[in-house]
Amino acid sequence: MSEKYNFKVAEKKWQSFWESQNTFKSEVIKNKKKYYILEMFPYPSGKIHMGHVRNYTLGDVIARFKRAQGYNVMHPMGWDAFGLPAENAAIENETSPKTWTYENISAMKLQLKHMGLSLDWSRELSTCDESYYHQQQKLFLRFYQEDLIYKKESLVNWDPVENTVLANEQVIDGKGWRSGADVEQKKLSQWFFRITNFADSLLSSLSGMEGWPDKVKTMQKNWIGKSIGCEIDFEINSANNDLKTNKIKIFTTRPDTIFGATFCALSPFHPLVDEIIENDNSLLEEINKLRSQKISEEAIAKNEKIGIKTQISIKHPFIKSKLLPVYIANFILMDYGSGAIYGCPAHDQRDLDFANKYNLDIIQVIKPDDQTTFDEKNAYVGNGTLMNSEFLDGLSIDDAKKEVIKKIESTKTGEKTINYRLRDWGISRQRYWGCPIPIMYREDGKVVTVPENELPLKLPEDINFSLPGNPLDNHPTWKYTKCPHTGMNAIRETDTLDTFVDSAWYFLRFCSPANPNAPFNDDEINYWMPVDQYVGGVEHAILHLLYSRFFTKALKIKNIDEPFKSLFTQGMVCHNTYQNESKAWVYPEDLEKRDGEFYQVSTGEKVQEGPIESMSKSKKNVIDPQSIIESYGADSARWFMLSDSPPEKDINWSESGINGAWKICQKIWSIVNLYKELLKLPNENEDYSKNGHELIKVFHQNLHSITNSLENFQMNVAIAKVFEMVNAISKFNIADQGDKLALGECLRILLRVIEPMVPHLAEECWSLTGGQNSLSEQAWPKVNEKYLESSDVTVVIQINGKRRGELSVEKDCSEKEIYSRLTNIKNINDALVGKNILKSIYVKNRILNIVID
RNA sequence: GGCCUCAUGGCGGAAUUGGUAGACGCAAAGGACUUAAAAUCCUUUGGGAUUUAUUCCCGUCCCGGUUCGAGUCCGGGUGAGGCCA
Repeated sequence: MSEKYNFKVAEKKWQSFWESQNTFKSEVIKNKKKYYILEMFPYPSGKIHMGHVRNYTLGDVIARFKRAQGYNVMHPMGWDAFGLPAENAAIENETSPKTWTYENISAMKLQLKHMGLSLDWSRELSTCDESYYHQQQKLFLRFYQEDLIYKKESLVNWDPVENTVLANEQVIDGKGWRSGADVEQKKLSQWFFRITNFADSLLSSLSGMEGWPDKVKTMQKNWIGKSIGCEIDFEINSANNDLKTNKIKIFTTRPDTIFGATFCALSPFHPLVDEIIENDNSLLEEINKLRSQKISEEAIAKNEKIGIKTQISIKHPFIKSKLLPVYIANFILMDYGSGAIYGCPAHDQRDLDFANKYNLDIIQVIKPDDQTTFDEKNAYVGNGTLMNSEFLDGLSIDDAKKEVIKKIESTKTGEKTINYRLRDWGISRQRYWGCPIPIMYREDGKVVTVPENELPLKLPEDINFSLPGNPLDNHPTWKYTKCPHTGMNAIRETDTLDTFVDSAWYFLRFCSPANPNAPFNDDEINYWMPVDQYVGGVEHAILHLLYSRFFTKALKIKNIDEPFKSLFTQGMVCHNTYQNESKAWVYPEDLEKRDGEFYQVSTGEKVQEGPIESMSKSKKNVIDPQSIIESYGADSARWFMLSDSPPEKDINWSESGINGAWKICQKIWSIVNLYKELLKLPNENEDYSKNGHELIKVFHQNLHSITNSLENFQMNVAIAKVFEMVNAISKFNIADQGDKLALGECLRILLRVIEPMVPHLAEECWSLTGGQNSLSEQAWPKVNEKYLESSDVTVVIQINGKRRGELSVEKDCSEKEIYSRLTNIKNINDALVGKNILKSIYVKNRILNIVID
């Protein structure tokens, strides 16, 4: 009889079949509808982890599902291959970063192939390929020419462990995102992309991106941080000082509160502060103290608010007799707004705290709309009507803002301004293993670009990691060159590009990965782009996704403004954590359970089970996908990843979960084995028996549900419906030919719908029953509407909104007809006796609610 | 501190978007097969009451509201998580 399903043989067989047949190779087919599905490409660490398994399984289900629906699917894969770990490995193992990276790539590629993913490997690329970074250098030159790249000296986040500069996004809680070291401030000359030129476009496009999760859109919106306000010039009171400057430009987002202003605060880095020091040396020490404090937004929020009172004061623009004292304060950022604010303590908590500390006036200018009370400890920041504000009295906040802006613009003492929190993107990294920047510095001080025909500017391979710092900087010859135009001596830029640059356009390169002449072909881009579905981790919600959007906009490709039509962010894979008696983390595979207690096999120590956390190497709560695939098969691993939890939520890896997946695979196999002859039965006339008809109905209802669930990324629901299909077959008894015809048809549906989830098993079953070629070439079954509708429906009877019974009636049965049958239901009859029917609500084919007194 | 999510059995989670709450899976219990175990199959499984039924009461974090009807909508609260600070 039916032997066990041998996944080892079957999975290998189908993987090589797909490869030899080029089943998943994609090309432009002009008159066929395309579908570009992309998962975030991995960093080639050498080993896939469960997060990859989940990410790529989800993407693969969509890829296979869309292929079945008749789309021309492109599903490529590549490697985010530049980056620091290769350098660390090079130092540790004395290999070159290049060798290490390419070895990792081939190891990981093999593992991905063992998952049975429907990938088009002919489009494979690595960002460290010369052919890739060659094109990236061209893009750099293009952006440079278009003035989207510039160099400036700036304070940067310096990671003292990694010896590199970090972007703001790479600083988490004041620590380096990878090293966890306290980040320091350091002044360096850096290259920047003018991403802020696109701030408004990046923000406004968000509203039209319906395929993106609101969560991610909100995060990007907050990150860009657009605020509309105005700059107002405040005249400096000339008495008591002899400054050259005669006014201070302040920035505010609440011009409506101008009459509540009681002080002015300057950033310690404001140019006027230098002038003040020149005039009055006594404040120098205190100011330097403020200047030495951390200036990140985070530090500013956490630190105690400190101000230094200066001798100067400024005149209120509308009340000339009123003077505001000027403070130098540690909570004002120089690079946001103008580096100076006025404080309105009544309506800003930070200003109120400051005013209380330094005994400054508090003037209420907003009368709350509701009864909200506020006091000296709590500023009122809600809606309201203006008061104590002369010509603004009685206006709403919005109207008052407009009125103030109008007034200051008419008197030329200020203007409306728009501010963004988004900063330009610093792309210089003091690293070897990255894309070289095609720039040189000539001995006469001029900056010269490497001519396009001299690209690629290759990374040298004879490098020395034994010296501290960047090997490119230490290289004896690489960095010395001649200006191609003048022949003058020049020194190359030894910084390389942030790896986020590499991943900001790889989805474009996938459309024409082999083109040696240009980053991409317009024709192919116009066919494939945008990516229809992008799948990846939510941890890239800001950095990678924002940069990719910026690149796409900056490249100004015809008809393509946004790169990713739909985005799906999957949850993490979690597992219990375990610690032994010495509080060391223990791998789950090193555990043994005796009498309900855990023991560590290798040491014999007793182990404490800890909370469920996302799998991480540091806590050792990881399960190696490779060993799971070897002992349960890729299909079981894929099934488990899809079942249980909705894809956007975290999933807990469990032994019983993977076991359950294994069991259902075996069950499907044995059912197909049992009935394989039936699958060969033709099905032209649908001569089903009565029971067969019922089975067919169940299948079409579930097919309908599976199709919708897959469209909506509810893989867990689709899996549940497959279970229902399998259960229905298990319970089905064959009595006659009509039963056999129905069962055969149902099995065909079953195999087709499980192919995206467990492709090897589905293919193996398909071939077992005489199917030709690949099941993946078969169309998705059509839902037959006539099976979705029953001639009989169950109508629920409610009395006063509570369920009291149900009635099986013909479809579209009238309310009158239902009433006539109610007498058959005893407890409803009883409930109605002697009562008046006040109202009756009938929803056809669903529910009848009788309201009685 | 601000913004945003979320809250359903022992557990993961369903619920056609306002119309039978708990689909499906896991776990558990009982039974069949077996010398035995594994595997497989069958049954039960939100809580409670009784007259064991086409029965009743309670039940989707808490309080209130809208509605004939609320897990779903609105207001307030509590708790958990995420992002920003």
